[in-house]
Amino acid sequence: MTRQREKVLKAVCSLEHPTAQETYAYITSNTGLQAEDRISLGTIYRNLQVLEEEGRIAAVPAGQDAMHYDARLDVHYHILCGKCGKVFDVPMQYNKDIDLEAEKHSGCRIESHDILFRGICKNCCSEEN
Amino acid sequence: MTRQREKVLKAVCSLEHPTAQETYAYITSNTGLQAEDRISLGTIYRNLQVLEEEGRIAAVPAGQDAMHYDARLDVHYHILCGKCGKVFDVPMQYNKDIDLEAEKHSGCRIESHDILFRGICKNCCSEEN
DNA sequence: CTAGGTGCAAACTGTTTGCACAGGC
DNA sequence: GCCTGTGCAAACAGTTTGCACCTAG
Repeated sequence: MTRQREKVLKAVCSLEHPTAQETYAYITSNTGLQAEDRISLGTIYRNLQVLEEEGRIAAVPAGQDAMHYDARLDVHYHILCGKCGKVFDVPMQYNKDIDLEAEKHSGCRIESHDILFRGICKNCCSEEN
Repeated sequence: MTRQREKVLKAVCSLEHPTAQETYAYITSNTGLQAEDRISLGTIYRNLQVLEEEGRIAAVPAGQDAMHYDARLDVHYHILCGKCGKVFDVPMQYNKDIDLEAEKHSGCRIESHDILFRGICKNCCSEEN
């Protein structure tokens, strides 16, 4: 666990489903960065990948834009706000029945599913008024 | 409706959830192509977009890879095969209750949802034996 | 000392776009 | 003849990778 890896993990925990680039921006701008604090975008990508493989963070695919990362480890669903483009948690339990039903109907071996909701998030909703 | 647009539409109908590049490959390789049959990748992208806006095809986001397109117009779900990387239909009805439940739990305005299953498709399953 | 992690820049993939030209109405 | 669509190539965003150096164990 290097200094950089630690920072990436902390950044993902501090942010709301950041992309790699947002993580990079957060690390390089937020802290008063010293010489030894330098970090490159390539390292961000590499560490996000490693942390995901280690099961310390989760990758959240959001439509066709950049990959988002999530510090919450339990499986759950997400909403992509059509206005601000951010990804938020939807506090609903993972529904295994959906997998079973899909397996029945499709003839495929189903391992899991993601649900991505589309709509307008709480913040953007209230701004509209 | 130009010659090229027609071909793009026909290609999407003939293929199983192709990406733009697969559509391009299909059109340029499959037919005995004459001089006037030339088509460029840029045109493929433009026409896929137009056809989607016109509601003649649907865009199917599949994880973080390339966008896939679908000639079926009713809303339904998809599975991304972890082995061959192709996208298939899952013949399950769109479940509006999921939207209602998510709206209750999240405080967001939910418009719709996509479900992307992950697993192994029928073909790849049978190949394993 | 050694294996792995890092910065940097170049490469790569999927997609969009500016421009001049061609073709349908 | 006008307006939209087209081919082409360049640009672009997100991501990966090759390489030499650095650093934690």
